[in-house]
Amino acid sequence: MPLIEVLADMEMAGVKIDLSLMNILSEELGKELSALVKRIYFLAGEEFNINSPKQLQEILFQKIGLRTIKKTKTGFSTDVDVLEQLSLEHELPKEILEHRTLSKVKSTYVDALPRIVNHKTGRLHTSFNQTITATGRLSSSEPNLQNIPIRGKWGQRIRQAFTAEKAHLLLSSDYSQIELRVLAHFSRDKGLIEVFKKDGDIHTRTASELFGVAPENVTTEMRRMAKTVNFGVIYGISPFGLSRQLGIAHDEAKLYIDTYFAKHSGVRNYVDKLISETSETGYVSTIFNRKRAIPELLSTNRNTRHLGERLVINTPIQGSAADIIKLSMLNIQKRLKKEKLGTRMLLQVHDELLFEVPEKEKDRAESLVKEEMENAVELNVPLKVDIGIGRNWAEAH
DNA sequence: GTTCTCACG
DNA sequence: ACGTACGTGAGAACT
Ligand SMILES: [Mg+2]
Repeated sequence: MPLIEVLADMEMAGVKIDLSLMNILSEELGKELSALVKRIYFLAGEEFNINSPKQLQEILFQKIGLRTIKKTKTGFSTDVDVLEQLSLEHELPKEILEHRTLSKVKSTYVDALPRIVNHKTGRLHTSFNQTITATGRLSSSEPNLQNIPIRGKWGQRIRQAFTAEKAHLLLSSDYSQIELRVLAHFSRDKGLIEVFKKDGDIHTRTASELFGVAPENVTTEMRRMAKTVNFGVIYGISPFGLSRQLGIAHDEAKLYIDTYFAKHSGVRNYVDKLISETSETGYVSTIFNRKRAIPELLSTNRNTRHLGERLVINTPIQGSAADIIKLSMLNIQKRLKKEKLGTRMLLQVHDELLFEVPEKEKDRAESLVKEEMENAVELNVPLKVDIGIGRNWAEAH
């Protein structure tokens, strides 16, 4: 069965939005924003368009005289990293950051989504695109429902507005660490396989290795840094990138990376071999044989070549995770139909599926979804799926 | 139409 | 000596 049939059903089903909650959020955001605007004008000593990076640059770097941190093509960056650093020296950047967060949430989600709720269905219908990404992931557009906020107070409140139909619940199921499990599978690394077979905490385990302490003595801060290292491995890590990400010295970052690869020689060998093979073949493959050409690897430009190496590392991992969740979607849809359930698949967010479930079907749907996702494919480590159920998307997480 | 920024995995 | 984390889509400002 082609995936497009599943995607068509999902698009037609749509997801219910609580418009009155969205209205309340819009008003609250409006009030908070006007208060912020006043404080910003006072701190800047003049009125200007806060949403204009060009005007903001003049205020920060010329009028106030704060130091520039990084360049863009056309001037000096005012992105979140820059404003966070400048916050240590002046009050204004902190207020700008808050303003950015709130205006993003208001314009992109709280005000935009209600405008495109379908009049016939009363629901929001996205398009899932199959032929956009380079890795085999889906994308979602008009509206994009794969980047709905989740972090922070406003993220939670927006997800509360994604609700279930009367007498229904939302069920969210997401793969736990699927990309690192795929890496464990491809690399056959002993340490990675061991921790996933024991269902251990991968970031705590990595922290224990990097900092040379027992797992029970890993601090929150050590675990946070190890999590960044684990992400770095999936993206094709470099000392420069890791040092920037963690805000630590280049040498310290290099030490973590060297330690990681010393403890995970399986990953080291896998990555080295894959890069050299790809230099010969010109492409990488996912677990179900999706291919991506990597011409960047043969570039005469060193930066482009390094980009090629990162793509060689990342694409089979990200692409295989995409293959796996797609197969699980097909299997779930077949069973829902065959077993005549009223549960409907609504959204896919890369490692998560969202369903609308008749209240009475809750337990059956949960076990069906968990079973199909965890058994979509047999890797040399288990796949693990977490499930949450609630009246809205925030509660289901 | 391009640039910058920022939301998500 | 060089300079970046991988994959997306959308809003606002500006040209
Ligand atoms: Mg997850």
